[in-house]
Amino acid sequence: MTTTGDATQSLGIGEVAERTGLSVHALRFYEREGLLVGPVRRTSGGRRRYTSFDVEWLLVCVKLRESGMPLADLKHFAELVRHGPGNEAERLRLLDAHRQRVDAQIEALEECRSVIAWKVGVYAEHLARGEAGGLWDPRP
Amino acid sequence: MTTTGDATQSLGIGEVAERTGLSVHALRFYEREGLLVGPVRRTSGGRRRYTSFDVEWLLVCVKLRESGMPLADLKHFAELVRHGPGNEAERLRLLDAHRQRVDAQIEALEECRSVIAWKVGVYAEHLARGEAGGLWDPRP
DNA sequence: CTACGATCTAGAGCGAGGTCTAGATCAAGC
DNA sequence: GCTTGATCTAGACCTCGCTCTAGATCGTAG
Repeated sequence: MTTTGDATQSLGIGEVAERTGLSVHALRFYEREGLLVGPVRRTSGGRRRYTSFDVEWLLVCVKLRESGMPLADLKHFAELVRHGPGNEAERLRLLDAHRQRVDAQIEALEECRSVIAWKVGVYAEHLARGEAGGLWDPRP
Repeated sequence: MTTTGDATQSLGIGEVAERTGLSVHALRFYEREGLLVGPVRRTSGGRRRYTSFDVEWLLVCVKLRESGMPLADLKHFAELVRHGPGNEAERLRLLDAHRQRVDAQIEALEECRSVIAWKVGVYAEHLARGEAGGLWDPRP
């Protein structure tokens, strides 16, 4: 059984993968890309040990990625946090700009949804009455 | 001035690019990939002439893509339409499945949005009171 | 001690979705 | 006829965001 530890303050990469939903590959990749705030601690043997701070950060990263933030922006954000206090205004700007993009995205998706729902309705009705034409047919 | 025609039933690739938001490159690419329902008509000189049917289809494609439908599914849909009547049930299934995915996507985005909005709030408050700690700072 | 699985590094590879280039051709205006 | 700009084809190339491989090492269970 692998140390599926309790509150021991530090997790191995596999455990972090499990709780963030990222693959171990992705975790190493994120680290290489400078997406983490600090360098990850290592055991004497060289294995990564993630703190709960790291995990918290990664969970936010996941949400930001999931909502379409590019890795480059994530990296920028990480850099800001890494350089400590004094740049909160910029962090705020970055996040808020992203929030606005997410809002726009939701709105766009809602429009798509309604277009699709409408087409779904058209087909459903067509099928309900068993063929009636008026649908998309390449030959008019 | 290029024939920014009125109702003449057929548009050149540039005009179609303008009204669909796709690039001319993308239009040719979509065609090659079999994403259009029928073969595009050509002038005697070999230039593409899109019908209003083509444009309508492309506009739907744009919406579907915008909402994350992969090109492969789009191609499948195009094939169904291309093969004419008789498969409406499958078209319906395809669209409806996508609609469900869009719904899920919207829901996910809304959750992201609220996480982000919360963080934005934290930073805003922090800035309003001019430094108070409690924010993300790599060194505890 | 031996196994065996989890992790390590460096770097190659991949799939999606286009974008861009080169070199030729077409079409419209002067 | 000549120039200019849009379009043509085939195919190379690009970015993004991982994923996978190879070959070595760690660490725990038996």
